[in-house]
Amino acid sequence: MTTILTGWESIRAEVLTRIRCRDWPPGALIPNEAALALEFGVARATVNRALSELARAGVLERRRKAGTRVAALPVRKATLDIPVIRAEVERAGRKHAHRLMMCEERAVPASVAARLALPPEQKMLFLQTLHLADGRPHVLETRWLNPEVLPRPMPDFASLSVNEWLVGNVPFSTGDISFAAEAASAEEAAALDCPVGAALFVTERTTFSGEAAITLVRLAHAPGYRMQTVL
Amino acid sequence: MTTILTGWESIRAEVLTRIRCRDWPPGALIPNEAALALEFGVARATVNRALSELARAGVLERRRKAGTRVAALPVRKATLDIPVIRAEVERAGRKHAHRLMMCEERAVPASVAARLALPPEQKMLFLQTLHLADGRPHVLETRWLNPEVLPRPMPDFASLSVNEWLVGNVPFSTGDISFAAEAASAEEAAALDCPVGAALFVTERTTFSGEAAITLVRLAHAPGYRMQTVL
DNA sequence: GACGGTATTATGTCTATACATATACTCAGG
DNA sequence: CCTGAGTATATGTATAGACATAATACCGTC
Repeated sequence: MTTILTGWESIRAEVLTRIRCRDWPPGALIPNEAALALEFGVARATVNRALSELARAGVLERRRKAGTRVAALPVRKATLDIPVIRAEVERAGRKHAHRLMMCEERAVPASVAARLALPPEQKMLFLQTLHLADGRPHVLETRWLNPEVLPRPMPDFASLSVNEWLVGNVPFSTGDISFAAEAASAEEAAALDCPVGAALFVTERTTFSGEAAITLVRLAHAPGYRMQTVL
Repeated sequence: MTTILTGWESIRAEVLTRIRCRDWPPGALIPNEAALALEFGVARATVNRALSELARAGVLERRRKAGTRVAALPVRKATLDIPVIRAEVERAGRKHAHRLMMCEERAVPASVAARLALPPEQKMLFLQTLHLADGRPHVLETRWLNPEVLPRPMPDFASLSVNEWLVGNVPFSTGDISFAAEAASAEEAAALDCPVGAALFVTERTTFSGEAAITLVRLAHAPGYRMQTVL
């Protein structure tokens, strides 16, 4: 049974099939690129593309000279989109609005300073924004902004969302993101119109421009929020 | 100032720099591959590799004939690892154990049947497993397994974790995963040794082998759990 | 047997060229 | 003005060939 294999996606599919049906069981070494290229009748570069793709997905493990083997413990990798809130809301066909609830300079708490690698008594801009979807509370955004790295003039954040201004005006290089479930504080409950202690989906992001901390933001999603992606 | 540009990673870095410093502002059309290849003195394929990477990362948007433009609203993409629980616990330097609390055949609730595209009165294997880290409750795993697609003999799930048996013995093709925050039910609270109503980080996965549903699993993490990744 | 240098080998990348494919644009005909 | 066919163009993919790089395997020396 010889299927016509043309294109790296077919190769990827065929390799995946062989893995799934235990032709090549977990941990096993598979033939090298040259051999597969010969078998499938394609160039080695094409096989390389397919196998690299599978390695990136966590299905294969590749090492120079050692060859390619099927991942023993398949650490599945899921990619999730971190959209701008406005875009996310509007893509769901709902109307987005936001309300700036607070904007002032403050000394940062120690925990925040530590995560941003800043001196303890650093002053930062503290902003709190409530995002609405169809007029109902959707996300409470709590943000610390490092004023020293920001270009002037700064806009009026009451009309332009902080995040959207940032992505358009401040270069950034790295950062990290984390997800957790937390009980709603009194303040959050009031803003999001939910009971105190309700389970909130919380994401926290830090972003840096090189060494300089730009911002730490905490998004508390109203109850019912769900983050989803395909595997 | 002409930097030596060799290798697609350098090209990617240079393009990123130009975007970050607003040489190519958000939404702007950038030169086409041929032009960039000429400018950088590399083959078009090399430029293609670099730009494709950036497109995959969500920094660029590319369309045939229309060209390549800087993403206006940069939908950041984060890739997260979905490890096997045992591996995750052990990587944190803790001791993993699991306790099978229930294993029986049951008719599935309508909601489960719907998500797995199965007939409503389908019978499935229902398993509940408590994962422990250093002897303390870590994750409560609630799983529906489609017995029709499983190879026999099935092992004793009291000693071998369901998930680890599955990844090693059942081919699978697609699936999806979702994350949410939910309040602990009485049952979950008892198992995880936390108050009823505590905020739990919950992940739900469905997996399919072609058209056939394999399993739906719900992981309720003990309070304090945090999922993290770099951007 | 332990150690260090060298050969071998599989993957990683680059190049030049060619063709495929999607799609924006143009232009003729209604 | 609108529509549909055709064309031009930027990206997507494939190819053969070459060299780079990492890491194992081997071998000779001590």
